[in-house]
This record gives sequence, C-alpha cells and structure tokens, in this order.
Amino acid sequence: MYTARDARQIARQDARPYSHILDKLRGAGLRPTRQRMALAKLLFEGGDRHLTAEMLHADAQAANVRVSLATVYNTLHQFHRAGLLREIVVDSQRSYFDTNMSDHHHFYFDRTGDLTDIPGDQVAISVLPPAPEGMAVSRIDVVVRVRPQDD
Amino acid sequence: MYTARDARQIARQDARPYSHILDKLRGAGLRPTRQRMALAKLLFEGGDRHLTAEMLHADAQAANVRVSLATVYNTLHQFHRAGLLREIVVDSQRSYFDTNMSDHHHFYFDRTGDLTDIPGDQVAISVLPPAPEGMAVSRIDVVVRVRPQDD
DNA sequence: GTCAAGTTTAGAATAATTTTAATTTAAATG
DNA sequence: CATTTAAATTAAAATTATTCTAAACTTGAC
Ligand SMILES: [Mn+2]
Ligand SMILES: [Mn+2]
Ligand SMILES: [Zn+2]
Ligand SMILES: [Zn+2]
Repeated sequence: MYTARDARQIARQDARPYSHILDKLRGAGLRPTRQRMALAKLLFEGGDRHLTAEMLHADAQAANVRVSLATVYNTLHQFHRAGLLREIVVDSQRSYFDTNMSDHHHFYFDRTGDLTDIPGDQVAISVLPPAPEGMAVSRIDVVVRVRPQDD
Repeated sequence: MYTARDARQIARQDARPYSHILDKLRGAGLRPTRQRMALAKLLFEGGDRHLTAEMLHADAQAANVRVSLATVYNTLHQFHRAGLLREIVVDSQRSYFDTNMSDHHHFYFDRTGDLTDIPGDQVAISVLPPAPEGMAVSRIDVVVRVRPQDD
C-alpha cells in the first residue's frame, strides 16, 4: 500500500523528513514499512522524547496511523537493537524508550512518572570502582529521583 | 498460633536472632506475625541480599515456611515503607528489594540479572545539576551495567 | 475471654508484554 | 511487470509480575 517508491515521491516534494527517516531505517537494515515509517516519524521528528509503548501507540492513534500494539512493541525493540533508541529503567513496571542517544542522565519525577534529561556534561563521576573480573562496563546510568519539596 | 509470648520464650533460649527481628518489627510498628517473623529472618539474617518477591517466596518454601505469595508481596512493601528495605530498579519487568540500607550503588550483570553492591564511598559524583524548581532530590541511583568482555 | 483491628490467603483480576499463527507486504528475481 | 520468498503485521491467546477481593484467621487491647 505504501511503497518505497511512494516514499521517494513524497520525499521529493518535502525533502527533509521522509528521506531522513528513510535513511535512518535503511541505515539500520530495517525495511521501511508503512508502520515503521509512521512510528519513526512520530518518534524522531519533534525533539527528544521518553515514552512507553502505550504512549507511542496512543500517539499513533491520535495521528490516524493504525498500528497494532504488538507492532509498536516490535518496532521499539527493533529500533533499540538497531541503536536508534535507548531503553531507560526507572520504573520496575514498564519500559521507557528514549530518543536521545547522546550520553546523558535523568531526573525522574516519582509522583508523575516524568523523565527529563540531564546533559552528559552536567554530571561527572570522579570515583568509580573497576568493573568486576572479566566484565566490561556497558553503561552507567545515573537517575536523580526528585519529588515536590513537601512529604 | 504463634504468639508474642511464644516468641519471647524462644528468644530466651536463643537470644540473638528472634529478639533482633522482633525489635526490628516492633520498631517499625509492624505486628510480629508468624509469617513476618519468618520472612524477616530470611531477609535479614545472613548478610546483604537483593531479591525479588518470587525469590523470597522460594526461600520460604525451601525453609519450610508456608507463606502465600500475596503475603510476600505485602511484607516486602510494608518493610519498604517502614524503611527496612530499599527497592532497586534495574529491570523494567520485576522489582528487586535490597536489605542493604546503607548509602551505596550497584553493578548490574545484564546477562544473569545479578546485582552486587558498590559501597557508597567507592562512588563520587563531583558534578550534578541543581534539582528542578520546587523539587528535592530524594535519591541518586548509580547503576553500572556490566557484561562479559565479549559481545 | 471478648472484640476490634490488622493480617493472611486462595483465587480472581489487572497490566505490561510476548507469543502464535494466519495474512499481508516488501524486495529480489527473472 | 509477475513471481517468489522472506520479513512484517496483526488479532487474539498466552505469559508474567503484581495487585485486589473477600472470607477466614490472628493479634493485642480491654
Ligand atoms: Mn510486566
Ligand atoms: Mn507487571
Ligand atoms: Zn533521555
Ligand atoms: Zn544493594
């Protein structure tokens, strides 16, 4: 229904977004299917985002993109494996995905479940033990949990 | 079936563990019921532990303590609220509880799901942004994710 | 002992996520 | 283009972790 040719045609008229997204998928070795294109547009056009599968699914509905929740989950995991998304663990009940791939950390608002970025250069860890024998550090996550100044 | 009087009687014969645990529960304003005593013993006698509800439930079975999984969940949350346990978020699918209440951080072994402590004094954060307006920092979690030196 | 409040539990319910298996689509091939 | 094949999508069922419900016990006063 929506072919790569269509995408190229549209891209010609409004060059930036589609070709950017197309390249992103191609570069990741993922077929630019209709639903992946739509989800990628929602994810990557419009700044850094932190979202759950349900949130992205709701976004899609709101944009009149019909995608199953299973596909949203599949897509988020594929994008994650392809290095287009980060997975952030702040809530032990649901997964958040982060479109900001730069080195950074997070404020987590316990009350609301909101996440905001702390740019990498605003955090410095000056002391850290060596990784355990035979292990390599794959990532260091700093989560600053905050709440309103009462309670 | 198991009264405070029983507990005191047993405590007299083998003074340390029971009275220690009893005090812990009393201090937290929690009734020392049979199941809470047993779970507290499993949790707090025998060094620092990181465990899930399922793990504690299995521990209880192995020790011939019959407790429902619902009670294990209830107890973990009560202990957490009472400040006897920490909840650690490293896996977005399950909750871990930590009996080590001192200021410390963690290595997380992605492959195996294991957690090990990094003593508080082995981590120093020398740069950190101020908390957002009207917010107070409730905790800073540093998780060092590690994996075998290949892949 | 009596009683009220707190606790336990089996089982049902919920929420997030994954799996299954049938159907559709994308890209490669001729 | 038409054909073919592998990959992707999806509705629906299944799974996993966790919470809720409501009835049956305990606990700690009095
Ligand atoms: Mn889940
Ligand atoms: Mn869950
Ligand atoms: Zn982020
Ligand atoms: Zn710990």
